Amino acid sequence: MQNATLAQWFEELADRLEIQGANPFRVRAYRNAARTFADHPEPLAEIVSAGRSLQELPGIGQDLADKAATLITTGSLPQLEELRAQIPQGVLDMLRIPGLGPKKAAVLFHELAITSLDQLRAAAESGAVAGLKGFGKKTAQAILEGLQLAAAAGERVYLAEAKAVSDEIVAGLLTVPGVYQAAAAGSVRRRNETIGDLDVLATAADSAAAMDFLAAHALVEKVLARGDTKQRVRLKSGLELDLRVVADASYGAALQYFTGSKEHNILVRKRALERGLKINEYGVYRDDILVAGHTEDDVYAAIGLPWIPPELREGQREMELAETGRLPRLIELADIRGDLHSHTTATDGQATIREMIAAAQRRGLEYFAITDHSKRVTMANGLDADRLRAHWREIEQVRRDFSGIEVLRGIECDILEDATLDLDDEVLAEADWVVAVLHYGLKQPAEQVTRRLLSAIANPYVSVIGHPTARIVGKRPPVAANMEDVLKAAADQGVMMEINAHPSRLDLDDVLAASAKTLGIPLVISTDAHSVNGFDVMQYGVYQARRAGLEAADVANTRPWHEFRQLLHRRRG
DNA sequence: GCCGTTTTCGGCCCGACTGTTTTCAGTCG
Repeated sequence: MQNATLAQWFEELADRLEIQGANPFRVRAYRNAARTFADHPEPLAEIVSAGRSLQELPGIGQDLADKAATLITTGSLPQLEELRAQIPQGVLDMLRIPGLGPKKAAVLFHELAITSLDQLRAAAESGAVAGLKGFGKKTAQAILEGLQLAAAAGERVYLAEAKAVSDEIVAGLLTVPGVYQAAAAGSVRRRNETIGDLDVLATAADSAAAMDFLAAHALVEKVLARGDTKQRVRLKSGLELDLRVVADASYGAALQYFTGSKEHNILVRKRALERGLKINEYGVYRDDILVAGHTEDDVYAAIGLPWIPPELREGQREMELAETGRLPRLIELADIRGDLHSHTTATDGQATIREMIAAAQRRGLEYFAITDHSKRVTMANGLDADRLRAHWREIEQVRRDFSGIEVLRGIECDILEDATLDLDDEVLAEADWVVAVLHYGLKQPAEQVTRRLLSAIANPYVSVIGHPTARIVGKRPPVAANMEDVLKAAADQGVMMEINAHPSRLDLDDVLAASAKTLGIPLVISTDAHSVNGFDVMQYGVYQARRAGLEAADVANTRPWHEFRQLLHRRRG
């Protein structure tokens, strides 16, 4: 069983317990457990089968460890079955409607016996909802609107899309007279893979001007709520955005607070309490006297910590790392010197060899690999041995016209369903750089798909495994492979692992990339560019690497060409 | 349900906004 599956069950337990009116701190223990399980790099099933206790994980006590073990070994849990019998799925569905939480959902279920969203709509239209205690006409109206939006609501967008929108609004706010500072916060600033809503912070003498600007913005459809310091709007794209406006002296405290994550903030504030301090979005206080808050540096310094990069603020290990002075110096876009995964018109790319090399050079890359598809990918006009060799000859020809950039003759070679490679070793041996990838047979059982990856890693000509789990963020799950075995093999064989920078891939993800780092596997961040603009996405690969806690030294393509070349030769012997 | 350099019991981060309320509960982040 995947850790993610176990995490989902614990989320479900938490949702159902909450509707049942359980102690909120008990519910939080279940939610914390879900996060801990989802983010744990080692397969929990293996821990259990090895006879170890899950109590070794933070926030997991005897009770939750037993429940998790039962779920892992039997696939069910009496408590969960009981909760499922008591609370229909339709009641859980209500939680997705903005404004409906566990308390109101429980009232609708118990007072009106509503067990589906269709029944909820009918009850809202008939006036039954508005007549309930604690409800009213506006609530009923909000429910009807929420049902309308149900399809779009809860849908997350890729970071790249969310960041573009939030950057545009921030830039606009900075032109408003009276606005001092503005910045994106929330999950956009933490560079999460997907974004549920946008958070923007501004400082101003008077919040009204900033809020008026946002209300009138071309991207905004509707103002959902507005107070003195906080405004919530729905964008035409369906995304919602929170704008928070505070005094300039509170900028650091507000940015810290508004960046989150919630779990990180809980740890920060708990630490403040232990030191007799109180932190809120306006500042750090001792006995109601403001002692810090102008910058984020000040806020962290007040609780005895160095500034923590937003990408690490997930309430996991960052506090411990900060406390012991072991925070990584995270990789930056400027550290990248090479790009090792790209396509041309020879297969499904949109630019010629010459155009791609020129574009790579304009980006300041020192080295660059052209890795068109192998023949199995017929849709993309994949290359067989003859066409590939002709393609490489053309690359040799064209690259003579460029200086100051090394161009590698590469191939993105499919790992076939039967665990063989799509091209013979004889051909692969002639390549400068071989990216081995899974494109087909992604639903194979764990055993077979693991065997495929292991056999590719064992091939002496394979340089790197590209987008190793083949997942598409939010659309296609990762392959079922035992990634722990795969990473161990890669470490043994000196095969690199890719972080594919495309916003829909970002694979390896942060958890697996962190495991790879621990094992000493060199990572490669590549764009998979299919056009001259395809290089733009490198930034997102770097963000993912930062979330994994990677430093420049952990990423092979930050090295100068002469060092990178040595890495290649080491593999080839 | 978890946890402990004041605690094995009694805490558990903190505040804004809305709607339905005569002082606050629920939701959200």
